[in-house]
Amino acid sequence: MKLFNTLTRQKEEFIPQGDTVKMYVCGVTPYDECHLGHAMSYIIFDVLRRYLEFRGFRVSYVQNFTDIDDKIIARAQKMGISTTELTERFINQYFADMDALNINRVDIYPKASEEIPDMLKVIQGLVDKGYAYASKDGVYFRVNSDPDYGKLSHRSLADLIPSTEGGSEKEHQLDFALWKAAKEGEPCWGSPWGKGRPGWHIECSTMALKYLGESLDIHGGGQDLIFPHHENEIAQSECFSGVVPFAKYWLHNGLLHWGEEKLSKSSGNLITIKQALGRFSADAIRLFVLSSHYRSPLTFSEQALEAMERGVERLRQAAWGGGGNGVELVEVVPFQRRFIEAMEDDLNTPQAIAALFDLAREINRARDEGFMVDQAQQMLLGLANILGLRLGEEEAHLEAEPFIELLISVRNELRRNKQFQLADKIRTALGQLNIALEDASQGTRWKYRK
RNA sequence: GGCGGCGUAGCCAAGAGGUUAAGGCGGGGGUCUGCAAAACCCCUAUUCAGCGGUUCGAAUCCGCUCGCCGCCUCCA
Repeated sequence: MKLFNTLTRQKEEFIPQGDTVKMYVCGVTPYDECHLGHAMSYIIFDVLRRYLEFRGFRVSYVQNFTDIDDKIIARAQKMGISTTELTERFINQYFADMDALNINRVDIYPKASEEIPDMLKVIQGLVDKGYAYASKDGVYFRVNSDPDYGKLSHRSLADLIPSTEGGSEKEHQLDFALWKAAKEGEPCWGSPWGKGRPGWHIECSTMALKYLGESLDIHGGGQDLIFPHHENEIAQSECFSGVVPFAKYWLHNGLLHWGEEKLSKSSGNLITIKQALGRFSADAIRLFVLSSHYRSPLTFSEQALEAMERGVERLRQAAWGGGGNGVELVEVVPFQRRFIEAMEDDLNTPQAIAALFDLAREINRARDEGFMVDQAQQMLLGLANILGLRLGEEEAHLEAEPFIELLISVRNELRRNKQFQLADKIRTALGQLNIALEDASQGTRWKYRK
């Protein structure tokens, strides 16, 4: 398959370096709830992982938690709780969100706070080799010592000179902290350079090296991480290990926008995953994310999500319910081929989805004509599953289910007696309670709608 | 200032030199049905921001113009 590599700015044939695809995606800083932008990124990399596994690759997938950081310290102080209490809470919420979105768990979720000794080893190594130096307020990476610095973001140090002055303790303005000296009242760890805590970038380098080795196959994240985070990760990792490349393929997803307004945590226009799941199904959210190419920006809108919900409903309709007794008519292979070809081309999920919709139409058509559709439905479910779409009939088993069934049977009795007014009244009333009835030739179906 | 991206139907969104410009949502018409819903069928871009150029041939390549956006600072 072909993947667009940020490092080379072109699509490249994906060839893993060993038997197992080593994949690392930057995780969250758990100081608040995750929003739909996070969902977008993790859905995309979940689909990549699912697709690689579908193609027969073994994948070892690591994702970190940055559970020690300025924002965490500030938030915990504000809330009057410990940083661990805070991060545990949001890590739990993170897992709940991911599970609800049908994002498969990755293999290892290291936490920065539990990897300090390994980080110190990396920092020490960089200092020993002259790539880093201790200063008054911590240890810094010396960007001038790395001739490759800027290769991911395609910038030279000259391009990058910031307009504002700052960081007087640094040799170069772009030198970045590997270790930050502790301030009063902050969580800290002992180190050869005094009490302190790790800088942001060092954790990813350390964890990737530790859990996946010196050269990853895939390193992913949002486009906002290209500079400085990933650039700095490369610098640290390659200077420390001497192994190039630190990651063979760098993949970055486009960012989620919010209509006219820019995504901003301060303006409060974020929609959390939890809120979104209260209004839309996980399938609709996934379809929304995957309906545009992963490298393009995507703009959130209620309208778009509602459209996706209807689309998903059509796929579900096709995937379930028996066909006729005739032979199996739908030729599934061409649809599968189209799906795979699309995915092979830098994960072209919009085209893959188009194949799914076309297959759904074929299933419905064949079924209308009385043909058997079991295999086609299996194919639809199987391909949808690569995108993480469950297409399940609404899982929510309602307490009221027996009563709904009862009302339906009463109503059908009324219909048989041509008491349509009363029958319609039941249907309308149930509709107001979000229970939709559909009278088909095989019987009456009902669905719960959010 | 530096680097990069985008502009395709009412809306969302693929396509990146050559068969009818995917697919979804919406809209219009029809079939089925007691009605409704669902489903299916037909229609809904002679044209891809604009203007030039390259080419036998361009939405796709090149140049310019207009409009929008991201990154260079914390961020998936």
